[in-house]
Amino acid sequence: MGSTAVPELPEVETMVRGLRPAVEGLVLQRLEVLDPFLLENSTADQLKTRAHGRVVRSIQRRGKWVVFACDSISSQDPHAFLVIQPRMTGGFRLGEQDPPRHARLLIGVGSPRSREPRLVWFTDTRRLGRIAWYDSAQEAERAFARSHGPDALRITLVELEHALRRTSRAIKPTLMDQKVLAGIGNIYADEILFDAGIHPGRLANVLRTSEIASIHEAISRVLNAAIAAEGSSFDASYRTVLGLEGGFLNENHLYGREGSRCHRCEATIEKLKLPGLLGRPTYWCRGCQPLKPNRRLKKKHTNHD
DNA sequence: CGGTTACCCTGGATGC
DNA sequence: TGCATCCAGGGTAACC
Repeated sequence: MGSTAVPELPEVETMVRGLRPAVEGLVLQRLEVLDPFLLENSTADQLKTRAHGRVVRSIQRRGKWVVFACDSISSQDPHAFLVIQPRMTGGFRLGEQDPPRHARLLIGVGSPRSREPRLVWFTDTRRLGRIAWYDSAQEAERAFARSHGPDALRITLVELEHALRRTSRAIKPTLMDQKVLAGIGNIYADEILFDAGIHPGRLANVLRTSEIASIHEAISRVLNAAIAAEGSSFDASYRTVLGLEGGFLNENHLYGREGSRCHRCEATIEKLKLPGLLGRPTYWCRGCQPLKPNRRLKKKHTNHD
């Protein structure tokens, strides 16, 4: 079935885990911008100059961002950060000498003595990805915080409940709002709400505390299961850094399964369009995710239907 | 300000 | 077979 697969939190985490053993501790010896269109806050020359000779101390995931935390060998210079946002169709490839299709950035890393750097390619079919450079941790942090809330795997129940109480949007677009919590996109939002037994169109601010707790648990359960499976590959657009497919497709209950039988009950998976999602599809199970009226919660009166 | 929508981009699928 | 249109959706900007 030919839809797209998108790097959400589990896919980005898989990328980061794949990059770490190949890149951490090595020196940036080569940096070639193959498509300047993706550069966010620097020119190709600036990026090259700033990055060259830096040591990649660690690779981190922040929401759906891939962050190369760099240092200089002398440690005189402050830390610096190369940030890559895969967005829709971005991904990394290791161990290839020739540029893969849609290669947008080439990162060559090596030990100080090695003459042939190891090549890391960033590919991005649709060119919606972004590449940025920040000269300090504060600068990088500020850029992230401007558009992101707590990480989806770190947010506490109290934080989540607080955020949901103050919006009148449906729960699904709220879970996808990176300012509310970072890392969830269209596919995992559906899986999480299915796992929690909550209809995606329920308004965030009418959910009961027990329902928010179910969602909070489902977030970790679904995302961690997807990470363990190395993400989802619905088609060729997402691969691990070694070009392998993620295995979560086998555990997917909803995406692209419109008209098929639910894995957990007798009902049929349905597809709908929800306001605030610009026509993006939402999948849900009528049996597992009951459609309750969006009545406002009263003080003592609970809204059982 | 909160909520909603247009747009960015490419390529595969679909329609006539 | 060819050409137009639709669709996918993360994120930002502009809108009401």
